[in-house]
Amino acid sequence: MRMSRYFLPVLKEDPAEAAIVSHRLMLRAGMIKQSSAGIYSWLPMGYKVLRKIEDIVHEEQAKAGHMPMLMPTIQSADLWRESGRYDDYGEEMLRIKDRHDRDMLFTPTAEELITDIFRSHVSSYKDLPLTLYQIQWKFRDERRPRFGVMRGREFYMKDGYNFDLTKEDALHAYNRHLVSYLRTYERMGLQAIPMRADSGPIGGDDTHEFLVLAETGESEVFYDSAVTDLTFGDREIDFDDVAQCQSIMEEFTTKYARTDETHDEALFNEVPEERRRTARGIEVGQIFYFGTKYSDAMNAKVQGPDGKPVAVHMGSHGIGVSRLLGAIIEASHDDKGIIWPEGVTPYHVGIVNLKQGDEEADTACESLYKEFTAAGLEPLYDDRKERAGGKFATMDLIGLPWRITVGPRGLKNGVVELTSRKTGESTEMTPAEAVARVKDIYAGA
RNA sequence: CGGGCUAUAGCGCAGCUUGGUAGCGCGUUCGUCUGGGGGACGAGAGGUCGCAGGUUCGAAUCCUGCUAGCCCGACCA
Repeated sequence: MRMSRYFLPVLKEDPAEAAIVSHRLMLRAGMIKQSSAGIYSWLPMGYKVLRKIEDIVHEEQAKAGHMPMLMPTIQSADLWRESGRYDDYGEEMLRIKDRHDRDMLFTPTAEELITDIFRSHVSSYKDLPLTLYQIQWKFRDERRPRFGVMRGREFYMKDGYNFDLTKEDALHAYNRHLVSYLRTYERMGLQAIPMRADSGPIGGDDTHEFLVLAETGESEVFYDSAVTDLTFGDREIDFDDVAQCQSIMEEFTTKYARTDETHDEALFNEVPEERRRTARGIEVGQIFYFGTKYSDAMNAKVQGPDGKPVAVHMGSHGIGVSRLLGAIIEASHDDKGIIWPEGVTPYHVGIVNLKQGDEEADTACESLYKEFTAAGLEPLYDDRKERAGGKFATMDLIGLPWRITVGPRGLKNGVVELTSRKTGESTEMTPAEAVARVKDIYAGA
């Protein structure tokens, strides 16, 4: 992408409406524009990152054997009456009427609809296990939306649902999700710690929330510092291997890590004092096992091996895709702007031409641009007729992890500069070396 | 939903107390000079002062009502 052609309305000053850093930076970096309270338009730069995050979620879901699909945002109230949640959900559910005066709603989650689809088409235990998911817009009419996309009313969420014959099978599905989520967040450059949580209106006994530690987090969290030493890494996973998923689940959930909802002071005090931590966290996902709550209420049964009907065991799992943008920025920024982790960066590398119009500089930039594109990477080339300072400030603000600076001074010696956004370190090298270096960095990611 | 605050140009703000027909910085357009961390000079464009009503010869300014947004608390991907 050439910046001269890009729609990137960056702001030099902080908008008054934004109180926390991720919101401020998303507005300043031209990623989002508020449309009304808790509802945002996603401008090209924001949309680009949103899709990157979405892609990672899809890829990791596919690895775990889960099937993507898409359900409508507007649903009939009837199904929700069947589960009893039409009354339980309260003011957070946006209720609307169609022209025939029928009660409709904007989906806050989709257990009812997926259960209805399931019961219409699945009747044998032989079709189990089954896990379906979607990434779709949700609406919850929050009393007080705030913090930009971190707590919007409209938000983009991955929501998945598993159907299993027995509790044991459903708990494997639970573990499988926990494992796949660990890798999903890690790929985004985040450490998201699974913490024992409270189930809320979805119901059920077993549930973990994934929290990213950040000062601006809405939840208070208590944990054993040993959990932050755990990393998922590149390990090979067989998602059908019950024992493997179980052991990874135990590895990541045995040490004390709870939100204030489930915090147990006595248990916490068993953690060695030097490892006890109290912090704040941003919830970026949650997994549930809720047994037959919905299958009983909505008569979702399959025939078991003995020919008798059995209510299926279910669980649901969510990742707050749009919230993740805020969470990642909260966890990765400095006073100049965003610092995107390589896994989610909107563009892989920025090219700054210090003297637009200088024949040599222009040619060098064009050739870098072509080489990156040919290598399957996406460069963002600042080809505007701006001064160096302005170009650097913009690059720092939007936070691409790597920047190549091209100017007449360096080209005289045959070199350009490769700069890390994170460390600020610059290294001079030939353009060919810079291309190889950047290709190398992303080949590993 | 309780408490507090705000609404004037794309963004950040002043003007309101004491009514006289709107201003500053940034951004933006054009020109000249500049050119390795938001440069200088000159010339422009851009506003039904959130909406509705009232007081007044006259309202951004005073009064009433409404709407929207933000912050703090109780609730949530």
